[in-house]
Amino acid sequence: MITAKNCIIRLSRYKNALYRLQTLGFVKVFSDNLADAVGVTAAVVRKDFSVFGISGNKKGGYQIEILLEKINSILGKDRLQKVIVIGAGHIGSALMRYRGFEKEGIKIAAGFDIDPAKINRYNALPILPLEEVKDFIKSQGIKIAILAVPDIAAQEVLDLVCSCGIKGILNFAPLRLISPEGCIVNNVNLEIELENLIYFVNVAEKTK
Amino acid sequence: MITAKNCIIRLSRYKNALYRLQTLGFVKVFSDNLADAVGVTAAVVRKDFSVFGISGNKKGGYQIEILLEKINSILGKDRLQKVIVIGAGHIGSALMRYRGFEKEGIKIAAGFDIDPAKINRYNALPILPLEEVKDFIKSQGIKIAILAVPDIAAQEVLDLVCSCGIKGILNFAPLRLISPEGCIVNNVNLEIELENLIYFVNVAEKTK
DNA sequence: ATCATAATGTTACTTTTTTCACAATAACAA
DNA sequence: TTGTTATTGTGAAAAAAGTAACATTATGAT
Repeated sequence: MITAKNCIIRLSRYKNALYRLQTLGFVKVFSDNLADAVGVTAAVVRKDFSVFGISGNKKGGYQIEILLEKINSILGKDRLQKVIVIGAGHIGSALMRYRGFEKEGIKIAAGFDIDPAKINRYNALPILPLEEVKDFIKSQGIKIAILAVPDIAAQEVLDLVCSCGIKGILNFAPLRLISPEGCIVNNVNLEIELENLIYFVNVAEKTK
Repeated sequence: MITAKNCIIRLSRYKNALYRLQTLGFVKVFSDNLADAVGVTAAVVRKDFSVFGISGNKKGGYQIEILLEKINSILGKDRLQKVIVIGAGHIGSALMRYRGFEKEGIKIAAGFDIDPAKINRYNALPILPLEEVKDFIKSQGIKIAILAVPDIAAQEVLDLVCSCGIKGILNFAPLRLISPEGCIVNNVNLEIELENLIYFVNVAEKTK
């Protein structure tokens, strides 16, 4: 199914909102509740659902449980997703320790680094030398890698892991990487996020 | 000036690309070089520039140095931006140690946490108790805060810092926060970034 | 059984963003 | 000086995203 990136991001947000509503004891939800929860209009919610053939009831809205099942299935969350982290520096280590992923069914299977001092083979979350990444990816069937290496090394590491079968990369290095056909790169650029915020705060100050 | 968020993000990317080109010894640049570097078309580059009244030379392209000056001025990078980090957990600590910000003229002035064990008042980058955040924001004139606190505390901390004069928040908690008029929130949601990547990798697998 | 109501699902409309195309023009060569 | 070329700057066209409106229909009340 061919779909806009924004639409999928909203799907994730709906999912998160639905879990919160479920925790609060709700069983069903209306498009405008969800709209409020994620900050869009009700029409967008219904349209997004219609794109994926998700339907509700003319008066009763949507059953949260069924909705979550469908969204989770679309997002591939009906099975555990194993990822690896390359780079055990500040950001990489923080990501490896971050608990937010596992409650989303995302398991960090291992970390990798070139610095021998960072290797820790017998940890619950092992940190392995980068030379072993190929075998690991192959044997564990890993498709997704998080790249948290210095800028200068990013492209090289991307080429390496793509040649080992990685299909998707979440890149934290603040530069645009060139990926081979068949490998998707999503960027998280913290500097740019901050710059953007600074810009809009400044604009707001000036127009005040 | 009223402008789309995407346009500002591209401006940041142009800037980064320009610095790289400058390092490589280039003095001038054409719209299609920049377009390649950030992954858009040349027309977008020229249009973005025209929005901000940035002009080049028919035939000669753009002088990188002048271009950088203008972009930096638009992005507010002609002066040091001081920010604070709230939450000294895994992500917060990693951000405080991250060197990427300072080379962008962004200085983390202090970290804050409620856990007394995390306080370290005499460090180069002090970590202070959250009670002191108000005085700090006021006395240092801080406008931007990075929020790296547990989900459950995020809204409360946002309300607190906004009441102290914070105008912009970069939020790492994976939920939508409600901010008062006059305070902008940008979200960095790592789970959603990964989910998104997983979705598109799965789609690519299926359609293969 | 019938009616009123409330929410969906979809179609048509509007706005925004992107792409395309090309006139204008600065630089350089002959 | 004249002509050629390369690149900008922009206006029009196309595509995408978002909004609004409303016909449809399930639900519950009378």
